[in-house]
Amino acid sequence: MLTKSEITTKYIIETVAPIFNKKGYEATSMKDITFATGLTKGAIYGNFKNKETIAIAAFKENVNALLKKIAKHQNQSKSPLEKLYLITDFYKNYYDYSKELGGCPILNIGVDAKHQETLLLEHVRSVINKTQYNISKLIDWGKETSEIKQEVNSQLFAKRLYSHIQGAIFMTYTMDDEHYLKQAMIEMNSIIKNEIEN
Amino acid sequence: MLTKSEITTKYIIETVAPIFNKKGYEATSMKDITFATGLTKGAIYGNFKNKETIAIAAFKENVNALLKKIAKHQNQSKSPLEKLYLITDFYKNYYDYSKELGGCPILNIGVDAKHQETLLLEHVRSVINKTQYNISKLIDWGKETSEIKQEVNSQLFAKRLYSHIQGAIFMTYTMDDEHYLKQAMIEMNSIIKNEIEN
DNA sequence: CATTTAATATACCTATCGGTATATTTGTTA
DNA sequence: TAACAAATATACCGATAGGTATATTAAATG
Repeated sequence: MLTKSEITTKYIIETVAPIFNKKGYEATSMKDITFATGLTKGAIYGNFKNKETIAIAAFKENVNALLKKIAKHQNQSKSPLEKLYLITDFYKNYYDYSKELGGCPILNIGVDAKHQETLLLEHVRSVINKTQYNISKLIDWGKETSEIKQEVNSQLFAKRLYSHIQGAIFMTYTMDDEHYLKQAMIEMNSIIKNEIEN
Repeated sequence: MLTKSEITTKYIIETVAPIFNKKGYEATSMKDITFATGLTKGAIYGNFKNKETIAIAAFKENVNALLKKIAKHQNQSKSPLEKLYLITDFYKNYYDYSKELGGCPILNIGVDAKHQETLLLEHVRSVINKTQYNISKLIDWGKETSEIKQEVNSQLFAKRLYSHIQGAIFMTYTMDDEHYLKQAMIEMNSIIKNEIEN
């Protein structure tokens, strides 16, 4: 059972997660946080050490929600190759989904944290590394099942896929034009089909 | 001849351009500006209406410097196809160059301005549109000289190229790893060679 | 050199920043 | 229900935010 403070902590994180994601660390004020939650500073600082820890918790919240959603989407198939296609399939509709989060947390917090001294950047890097690792393991698995060519460099391909996706996300967001995301995923599908599929 | 105030204005813009680019609009304070320039608020507000106009001028400064550098790099050849290759060639070394600017202004300000109400986002979009237009015109020109296949959709290709580049820039910056940028440009070169070159 | 104008500095405004000490309320247990 | 602990609210802190009115200095012009 959750204590009252644990419930409040959870509530605060879920409430402020999209705010930090949208506005960034500096631009999000304690006033934003108290206003959005309807709580006072006493309640906030009773549950968090400082603003930075709230920002980190908010980032983790957004990322976990995202990764869970992707994992669930991938469960539609048991084949590693199909799971790879399900990644591009997921990101086709990422613009709509990520609006709930206030945009892409990796992109937003990655850029925002780059020139600050918060611990946020380390968390962003960790998530990117983890995700790329998962993709590369998927490819390795596909090699074992002979769905994917043996000569494919799984780690290089993971980086390539991730870079494509993030570029398309940036363009779609900044230009408010889904074409970039849709088109990039079509392109990635044909790359998978032509370059790595057995 | 430049008036004293024009010289000061220019000096302020050049000095604060990398600061706004690094820290973003909200996180850059008037204190940062007065400290970096060694001027007082009187001098700053004597030359600019408010903080937003400084930020816009700073963004334009960074973008103009960037576009000039690319244009100069492209002058190495008179062929449209070669000029296209010179774009990818330029971005191969973009990480080092853009450190002078404090990062990529398109990426940084694009993400930063997305959820604010400043006019900055409109300026970012305008620059992206302009750049993509220039690339598409280059491809159209290549069709005329028969260096590029007639069936290539120049506007779609421009968007595709730009999206690739920005994705690689984001990844290289966030992960502090030039591999993404280098590899993406190698990939784009082979796409140009295999898909659009005549 | 005197006067006017342009440019910059100084001093100050109110509002808000992140953060904290303490008072008050709420919940739990004997 | 009395006593205690957990959780939240209130009131305040010094520092700084963006911005402005005015004083001062520098430059230009007669």
